[in-house]
This record gives sequence, structure tokens and C-alpha cells, in this order.
Amino acid sequence: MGQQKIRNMEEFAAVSGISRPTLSKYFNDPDSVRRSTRERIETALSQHDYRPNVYAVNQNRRKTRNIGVVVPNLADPFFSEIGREVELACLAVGYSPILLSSHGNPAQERANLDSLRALKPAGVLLAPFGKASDRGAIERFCRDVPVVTFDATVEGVCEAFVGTDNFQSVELIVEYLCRSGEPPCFFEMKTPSNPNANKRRQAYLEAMERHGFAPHIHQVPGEGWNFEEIGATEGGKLISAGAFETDTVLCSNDRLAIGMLSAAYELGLRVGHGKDCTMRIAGQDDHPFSRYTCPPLTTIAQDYGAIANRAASTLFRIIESETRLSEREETLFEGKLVMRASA
Amino acid sequence: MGQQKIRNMEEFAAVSGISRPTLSKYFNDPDSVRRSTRERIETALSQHDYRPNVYAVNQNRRKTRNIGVVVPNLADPFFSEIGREVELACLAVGYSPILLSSHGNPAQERANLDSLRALKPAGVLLAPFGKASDRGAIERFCRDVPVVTFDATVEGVCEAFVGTDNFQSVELIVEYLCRSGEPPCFFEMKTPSNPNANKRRQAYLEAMERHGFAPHIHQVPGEGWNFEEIGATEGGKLISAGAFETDTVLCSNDRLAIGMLSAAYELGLRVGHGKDCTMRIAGQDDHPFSRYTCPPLTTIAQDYGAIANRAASTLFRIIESETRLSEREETLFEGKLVMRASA
DNA sequence: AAAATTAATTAACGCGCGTAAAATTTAAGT
DNA sequence: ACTTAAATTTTACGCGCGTTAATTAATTTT
Repeated sequence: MGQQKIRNMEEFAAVSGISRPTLSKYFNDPDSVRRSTRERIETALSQHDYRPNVYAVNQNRRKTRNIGVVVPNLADPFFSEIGREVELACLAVGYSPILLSSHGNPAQERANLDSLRALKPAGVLLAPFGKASDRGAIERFCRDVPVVTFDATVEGVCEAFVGTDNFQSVELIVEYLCRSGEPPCFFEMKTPSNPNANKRRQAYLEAMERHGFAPHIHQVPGEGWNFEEIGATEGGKLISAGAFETDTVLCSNDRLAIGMLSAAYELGLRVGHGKDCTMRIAGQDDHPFSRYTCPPLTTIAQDYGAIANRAASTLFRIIESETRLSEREETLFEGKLVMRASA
Repeated sequence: MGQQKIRNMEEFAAVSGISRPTLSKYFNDPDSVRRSTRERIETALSQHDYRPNVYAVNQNRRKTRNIGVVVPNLADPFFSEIGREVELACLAVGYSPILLSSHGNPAQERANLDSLRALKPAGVLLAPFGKASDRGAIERFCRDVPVVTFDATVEGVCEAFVGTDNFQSVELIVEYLCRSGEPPCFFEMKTPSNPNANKRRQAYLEAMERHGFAPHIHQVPGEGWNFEEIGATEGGKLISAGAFETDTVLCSNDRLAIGMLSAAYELGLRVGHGKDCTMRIAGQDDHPFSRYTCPPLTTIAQDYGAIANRAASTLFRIIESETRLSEREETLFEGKLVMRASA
């Protein structure tokens, strides 16, 4: 294509026969120039392959076209999947997503926000740790940058929140479990890393009361994000000790359930709703791997795509309106029951 | 801390009593200034919280302190894990990692390299698709930016490659399987997304010959990265058709094995090396979830940490020497046999 | 303490682009 | 064809920092 390399917009103006300010307008918004000029520019562009220097472009702009995406832990397929959807949503409307994982560490979350601040992002999509997050840091950050939280939130902070309706979800699966067999016990970590856990516990209590059953909550020790390990070790202990009051266990999330399924298998128990089964195990989230557990995991599916797209579009709206929301928006999507063999 | 906000280095020079060029030196390398001045700067820094404008800093620099990290698919825990390790290695020596996923799409890989080029990275760590990658694009990119490939490579391109020794690994597990039971059949996709698959198939053939057994390779249709699905569907078909010549199956990777385990479970087969088991299934990679399959998966572990750190340190060496390697470096780490219950 | 070395300061330019104001061209409307 | 409105060009400045050369100050050497 091009002969010699174009070093800057000035040189590209020379070879394309368009003035530099017009080019500048074009690169900021192709639709802001007349169609005939746009076509001339694009022709020249196809022949000379020039791209504006990202750093020079962003130097003076108060707001860049960057969007920060911060998730607590990319090693969790839930977040890598939702992160992927969010990235695509950003690209689709011409923003540049910058994906950062906090690696399960709230201090890293703060560091990520610091890095982002230096990048002057137009906005940020944040899946925070919740209570474990540095509230002050996030509050300060939200003052400077429009932030939409998803999956989890920090009470009363940020412009908007998009997530799953834990109460509806839990009710759905509790209702199903009660109807189809013994009412479920609830299995979770004593100090959950994920803030949804607290809502789910609460929702479980309410749902059980609504259905007229006594709730049974089992909280096990364990820190960090190695949920499968905790589910396997601690869940296994409870199973072999006969600690569960009923034959049905609702886990706070799929990863704990995956661990518990593995423990049950080790113990030689058959899990599921079949006649020869001795217990049922259900999860929450519809983790990408839940379809392939043994038996496949019955769970509540979060609508990854809907959450990601709504969070992104809400953020775009705030950015483009250039005004903060008068009121904090909360959008909760309904979970869907995914019936598989485990419960 | 600070009273009013510092807008630029000039203002910070004023409040700190240090000249701007000295500050500039400091921010590029704190050790390049006298200790007494360094301390004065850091004191002022702690009181006024000023940070140089990233964009202005990188505008003229030919090489930034950014390091691009490109993986084929972040949704695969293998890559999110190795991506994490690579990120940490970069941060540890003061580089800024920029993690990009190609979302299983070679065109996106190319787009990622294009984005990276605009960011003038000091270097790039690339886990390419292999044959599916746009060879020309990668070659051109490597001409401009030092690149170290990991996990997979593109023949003859880039400065260095760090990965696992597939031949050693496959030999290890084939030897184990032959010694402990029937020799393994080999299960893989007809058109594998991962280039290591080809080496593994070759290694299987050689290992079987070495041990004096007839090799049996089963290639199944299927595209994309939904390996578990393919393993379950196609693997299940082969199992129920009795297509495997022996009772032992070595899968090209753990994710296929996870799918096949799920299919075997559905079929009511007991997998493992116990007396009551009817077949054995083994994988390769030691996927983070393989420990929690039912039964837990016997596999070959790649040394994630070693690969990530070696790839990173090799890249740093190239960057800091400011000369390209005279010869392409290849580092292969040995796989380790992880014996669990499935084989 | 003087000389030699090293480090910091002053002054000034350039990077690539955003952007504003004024002058000019082009397109649209009647 | 003539008026108007809209788009483009010219001209020029500024952003925040890298960097260089000449100068001055601080430190080390002998």
C-alpha cells in the first residue's frame, strides 16, 4: 500500500490534501465532516495507513475514549465471561476497554483504580468486592469518574448498579427444591468473598419461611477464592458427618457446589434426583463448567449477556449525557432455573 | 495530605523545590538522582500526591514501559491463570502489563496486535493460535516490537518461545498408562484450536511405538473453543459405540477430558483405575478444575509459574539489552505426572 | 582548602495533536 | 445568479513532559 511512513497528522494532511484541523475533527468523529471529505480521507487512509498517536490524542482531552473494566478475579470463569461481554459492548460503540483483574485482592482493586485514574477513562465498569472493597477509595474515585457497578455493589456509591435479583433467584430454586423433594439446607463460607452471598443467605431464610420450612444454614471456614477446594474439603466433612438436616443442599454458588459434588463422589454417594440417589446438590450462577459436572449441576442461571450489556449501555448513557444521574439506578435481572441432574 | 491539586510537573517543581528536569529524571528512574534529592522528592510526593501525566510521558518516548500480553482466550482458565502470573511478573519489575484476549478469534488477535502497536509497548508476550494465527501480521509485528511467545508458537517467528515439552510430557503419561493398565487410545479434535495438539499427537505415536503398542487415534469433528462440549458429545458417542480399542483414553487436553468424563458419567460408567471401573481417562495440562472432576483427573501438569516467569524474564532481558537475540531461544519445561483417580 | 568530579538548575526547544478565531471555500436555498 | 448557511482552510497557541546545553551548586578527592 503506502510508500513511506507517515509520521504525524501534518504529513498525512499533506498527502491527503485535507487540512489538519479537519482531519482532527474526522478522527474524533467521522460523521462530523462532510461526506465527500470523509470519503477522500478514507481513501487516503487506505493507501497510507496512518493512525493518530494515542498518547498525543489523549494528552489534552479531559475524557479519553477509554473505559476501565475492573473485575475481582479473572481466574473465575464467571468474571472472564462477563468481562468478555463487556469488552465487546465497549468496542461495538467505539470505546477502548481496559480490562483489569484485582486477582482476588482488595488492595489490588484499589491499585487498579489508581492506575485507571491516570488513564483518564471516560467511565468505569466495576465489579467490586463489596464489603471487602476500600469504600473510601471507591467513593473518591466515583467523584471523578462515572462508574457503573455490576455483579456486586458498594452500598450507596456510584451512579448505577446492574446485577441479578438474588431474592427472586433464590426463591425460584428454593421453591423448586421444596416442591420436588426435601427442603434444602444452605451451604456457604463463613466469610464469603462475594457480597452476593449475604443477600442469598437472607433470601434463603425468607424463602424457607415463606414455604413453611425450617431453614438450616451451614457456614464453613475458609478464605480466599479457592471455592472448589473449600466446597470439597468442608462440604465433604459435613456430608460424612451427616450434618445436613435434609438430603438437599443449596450452595451459595456453583463453585462451592462443584467442590461438594467432587467430595460426594469421593464418598461414593450418588447425587441427583433419581431413585438410587442419596442426596441432591444445587448451585447458583450457572458457571460455565456446571454443565459438565457429574452429575450436571442444577442451578440458577444469571443472564451474563443482559447484565454486561445493560451495565455498559447505562455507562455510555451517563458518559454521553455528561451529567451525573440524579438518582442511583438499580437494575436487577431475573435468574432462570436450570434443571439438570444434580437436584 | 495535599492542599490544592498539582496540575503538572512544573507546579510540583515549585512546591517541592526541585527543578523540573531533575523531577523528570527521577520519574524515569528514581536511582538516577542523588539520595538526598530522592528523599526530598519522595517527601513532597507523599504530601501532594502528584503523578506525571501518562499520555504526555509516553508521547515522545519511542518505547514506553508498557508490556502487551495477548492470550487466545481468557475464558480458558489455563490462560487466565498464566496471564495472571505474567501480569504479576511485569508489575514486579516496574512494567505496566496490558492484558488482551483474542476471544478465540484469530482476527481479534490481529486486531489486538494493531491496538498494541499504537501503544508503543516495550515488548509483547504472546500466546498465539499457531497455525490459525495471521502469520504475516505477527511477523510484521515482531519486526517492530520484541515478542516472546509462550504456550504455543508460530514457526520461526519472534525472539523466543517458552512452553512445555510435549514430547517429554506425553511420553511420561503414556509410559505410566501402559505400565499400569491397557495402553491408551488418543482422543482429539480433527481441527484442533490449539497448536500443541499436533505435537501431542506426534508424541503419542512415537511413545506408543517406543513401548511396542499399536497407536489408536480418534479425531472428532468440532470447531471453536467449547472443548468440554465436544469432549462430552463426541467422546460420548465413541464410548457408547465401543469405538475405543482399549479401555484407556488419553485426551489431547484436560478440557476434552472433562467433557468425556461427564459423558461417561451420563452413561453410567465408572471411570478410574479401581477394580469396579470400566475405563480410564487421562488429560493433559492440569487445568485448574481437573482436581474437582469426578473422578479427579489424572493428567500432565504444565508448570504455569515457570513458563510465565521465564517468558517474562526473557522479554525483559531482550528489552533491557536493546538488541535482538542473535538466535531464537526455545525453552521447554518438563511436564509432571499428576496421578489422580481417573487413570 | 583548592581542584576535580558529580549533580542540580536554568533556559529553551520539540513532540503530535486539540482547538479557537478569522478567512475562505463549498453547498444549499430561493 | 444571488444570498445564506455550512464546511474547510489558515494561522497560531497550548498541553505536559522529554531532553539538551550551558551554568551553577554540591560533593568528593588529594
